[in-house]
Amino acid sequence: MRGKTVFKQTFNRTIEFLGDFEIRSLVPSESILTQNLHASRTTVRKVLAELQRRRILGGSAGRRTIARRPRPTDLFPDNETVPTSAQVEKKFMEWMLRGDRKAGDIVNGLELARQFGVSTNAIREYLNRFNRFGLIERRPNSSWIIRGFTKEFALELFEVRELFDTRSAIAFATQPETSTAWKTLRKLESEHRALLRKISSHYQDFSDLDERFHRLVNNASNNRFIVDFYDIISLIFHYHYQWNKVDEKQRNRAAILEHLDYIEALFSRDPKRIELTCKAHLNSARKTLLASIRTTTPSAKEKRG
Amino acid sequence: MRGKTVFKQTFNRTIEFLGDFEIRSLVPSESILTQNLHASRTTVRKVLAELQRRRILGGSAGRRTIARRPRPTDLFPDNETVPTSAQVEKKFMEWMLRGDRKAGDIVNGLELARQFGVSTNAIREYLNRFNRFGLIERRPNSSWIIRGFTKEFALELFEVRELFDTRSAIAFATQPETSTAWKTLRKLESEHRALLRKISSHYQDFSDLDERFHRLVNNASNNRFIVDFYDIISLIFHYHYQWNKVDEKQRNRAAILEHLDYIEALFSRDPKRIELTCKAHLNSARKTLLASIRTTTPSAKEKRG
DNA sequence: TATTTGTATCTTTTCCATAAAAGACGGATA
DNA sequence: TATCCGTCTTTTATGGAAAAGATACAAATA
Repeated sequence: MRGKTVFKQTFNRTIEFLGDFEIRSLVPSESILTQNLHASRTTVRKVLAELQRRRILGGSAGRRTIARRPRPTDLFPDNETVPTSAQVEKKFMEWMLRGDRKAGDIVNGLELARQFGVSTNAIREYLNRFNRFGLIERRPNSSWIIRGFTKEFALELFEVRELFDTRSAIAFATQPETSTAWKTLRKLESEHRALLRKISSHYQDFSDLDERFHRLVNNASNNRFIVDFYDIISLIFHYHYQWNKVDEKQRNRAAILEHLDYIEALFSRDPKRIELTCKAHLNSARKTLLASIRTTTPSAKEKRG
Repeated sequence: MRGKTVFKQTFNRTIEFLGDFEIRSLVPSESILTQNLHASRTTVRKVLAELQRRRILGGSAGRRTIARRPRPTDLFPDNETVPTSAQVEKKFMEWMLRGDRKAGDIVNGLELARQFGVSTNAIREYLNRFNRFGLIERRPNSSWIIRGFTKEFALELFEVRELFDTRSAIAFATQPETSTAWKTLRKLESEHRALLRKISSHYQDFSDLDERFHRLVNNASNNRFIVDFYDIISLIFHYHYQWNKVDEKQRNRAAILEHLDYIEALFSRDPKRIELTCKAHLNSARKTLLASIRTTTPSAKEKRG
């Protein structure tokens, strides 16, 4: 049976949403709430019922009002709002990247299920989706096999990334002046400058900015395969860098400067310059990733069928 | 519970395999059979037991002999040897490409399950895997939505294909003289010439040759993302062309000639020439695909969240 | 010692059941 | 007329179960 993570998450979001309202003020209609909370009306109604039960809301039906300000303890704890599938991703990536898995190792779905406290179905589904990331390989009627987070993986990843990013960047430059992408780029540029000023304390904010910048450029390709490919990069960076903090501040500072060059090149619309700055940035990104992979010898199990 | 498609398929394969043996001759050991039949020993043993039960094999344990020649009726019918997952793919692709699905249409997993005679889980799993093909889109906690087999899809597909193929082709040319790929290419070349001679009656053999040729080139990239991407092209071509037979003979003839130019360019190892012939071929492939897509107006349901 | 077979255990595949969540419909309200 | 709410139906997410099949180990054979 299904968990109630959606309910709990929506409940928390509703409380946050209602934080902007005065005590005694009228609660918006169910359909308005539905739109704002990204959940179905069914769920919204359950949340409202619960809020009334807890006397956070008063009145009924068309005349619901805010009765009291919710306490922090009214919120459901964060870990109860994460759907199983998301939990599996987190745990699996940790298992995969931190656990020092070697090429040829076998993924035992049953054991993972026990270890993660989820059903085998959840693991199975995740592995199927994770397959596209190129880190595991399926043997039908048998287990999955790990291909390994290796130097080769990183190189292959970046080979494609370079193809896609340069193409997207060129496409970006040919967008009409009126496109909102240019405005967004301006905004990102100033965010970069702002972050540069407070880099010593806020350097961790870079990864979010990095993703937003590259996604913006990639979107200009108007190509679903290019856009989707960034999911792989994003996932790898998200999890892998979480556990490789050496020189992070220094690296991020350098990356911001590269981004600024790159952005300037985009504004210049000069294809040559764009390609140059883009490649320069990707080269150091690749170097960073490679440096964080300790070269491993393939495990003994690496005999394949 | 699990079906016994593996058993039945292995059973049929065993009969075929034993066809090479004389009556009364000794059957190879279980482990030898296991290797030749691509199944586990457990399955092989079950098959042997069944063959004995049917008096096709005689003797026992280490001294099994062939007792009689199997009859065609001993074989399990083909449709019983196809695992559910493969059936779903076939049926889904037919539903998708022939059913004239429009962008914005909703995929109802439950209905598909009923229609295909499989469980909802089977559909769910397939959709998850099919996701990477870029034809559907997931809305969490809700249904999948069809993005449509549209002109845009074909263009995006070919944009990436062109990037990947040209890069692979250049990589192909830089392989050492000793690489077996060159030998395989020679063989493919003569297969092309052979097919060209008997084109009027055997033109349908081209699609297999086409796939083998492009896979060979793509493999030279040594990049799992590039290699995997060909799965998408392959699937689309496999299913879509099955139902678009207009001018097939003429088209295939032209494609063979393009391939031969392309192959010659590869042997020349001249990057410029390779790129030219590769692009020329892809251009007509794209044209063919586009011509087979009738431009559809998006359905009324195409409002997105 | 290296294969082969018998046996026992573990893993994957598949379907089913069910609660949660989404969606559809009609009457009420404003 | 348009939005709102109550009710009912449909669909999805997730765990569970069981058989099919894969793998591991031991005894036997050669």
